[in-house]
Amino acid sequence: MLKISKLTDYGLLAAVYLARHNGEVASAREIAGFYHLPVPMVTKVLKMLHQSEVIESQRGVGGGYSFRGDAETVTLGYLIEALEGPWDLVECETTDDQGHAACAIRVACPSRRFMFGINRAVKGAFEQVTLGDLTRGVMPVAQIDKPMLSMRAESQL
Amino acid sequence: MLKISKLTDYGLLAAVYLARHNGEVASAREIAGFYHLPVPMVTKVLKMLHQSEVIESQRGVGGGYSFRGDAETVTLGYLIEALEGPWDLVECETTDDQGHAACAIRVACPSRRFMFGINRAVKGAFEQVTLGDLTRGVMPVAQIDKPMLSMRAESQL
DNA sequence: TGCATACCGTACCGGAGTGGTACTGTTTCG
DNA sequence: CGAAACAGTACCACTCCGGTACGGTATGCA
Repeated sequence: MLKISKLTDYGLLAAVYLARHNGEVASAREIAGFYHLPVPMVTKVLKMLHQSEVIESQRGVGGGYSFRGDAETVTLGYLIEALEGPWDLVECETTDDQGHAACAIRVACPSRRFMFGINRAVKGAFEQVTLGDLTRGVMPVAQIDKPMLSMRAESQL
Repeated sequence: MLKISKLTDYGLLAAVYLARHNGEVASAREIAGFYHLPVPMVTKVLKMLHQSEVIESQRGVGGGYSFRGDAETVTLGYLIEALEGPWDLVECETTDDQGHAACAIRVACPSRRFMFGINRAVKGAFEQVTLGDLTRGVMPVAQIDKPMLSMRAESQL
């Protein structure tokens, strides 16, 4: 199942809504109503976005959530990470809480090299789209630089 | 859960193995042994790849699967489509067997525009990597062309 | 000082998909 | 005929997703 969860989907929608109404306070009910989504779902993702310090929360009567800042500095990658949690396209690179690799044959695994590349390609694509792009309704088109082969993959990301 | 299934993972490995031994016949047992994977799993993905006409099968004693052809003409996107089935990053664009959209509020949905863009970006990235790249262990890096905004999204893919 | 509003946290449940196993054909070669 | 290997199907434990429910806490207002 290669797709983002609905929760993440809702989260992106909510982020776009708040970014479009920059500075204004909107309740979960208002956002849920606008997109015709269940309110409890929207409150969940709004809480997540708040915990990741993407948006601000204001409790009590007249409260709600608000986005303040520059939408261009928030990447899609960061949003997905906040909503989906740490993720990898393949388990090769995933580590548990002790930092141990999830894949037992990791070191000897013949696939790790190109899997790593794919993983990084997708993550890289997400890093190049900002919340501002989403707000404006940009249609990005991915392109891949092939020349970078056999580079030392272990170094970053 | 933004990741490819293990079955797809295995399938890519098997495809790479066969592409590296271009023309040679290899049994499921042999491939499974090489990657230390359960044999029944490998047979499953090999069958799928055969049904998608990526590889050839040969039954009976001494039989197995083989890849014959140009690895550069087989895209990663095609492989994933063969292994994962038709997929979309978001349900916006998914349709059932009658061709009806899975998303009820599709037409009025404010998110469809940029979701479509993300969807296409990821698929586009996969289309630009070939089986040959995987075989050589290429590490592709994705890049997104932003200028192409607000283009008519409905037209293709 | 209540009370309504709205965020916060947690727990729970049905359904779907994943990962894996088992078993029974069917084809081919020696 | 029998072993090797593909083909097809059924099954199951497990996890996660999508959604609901409920109680708690903070805030503003009458």
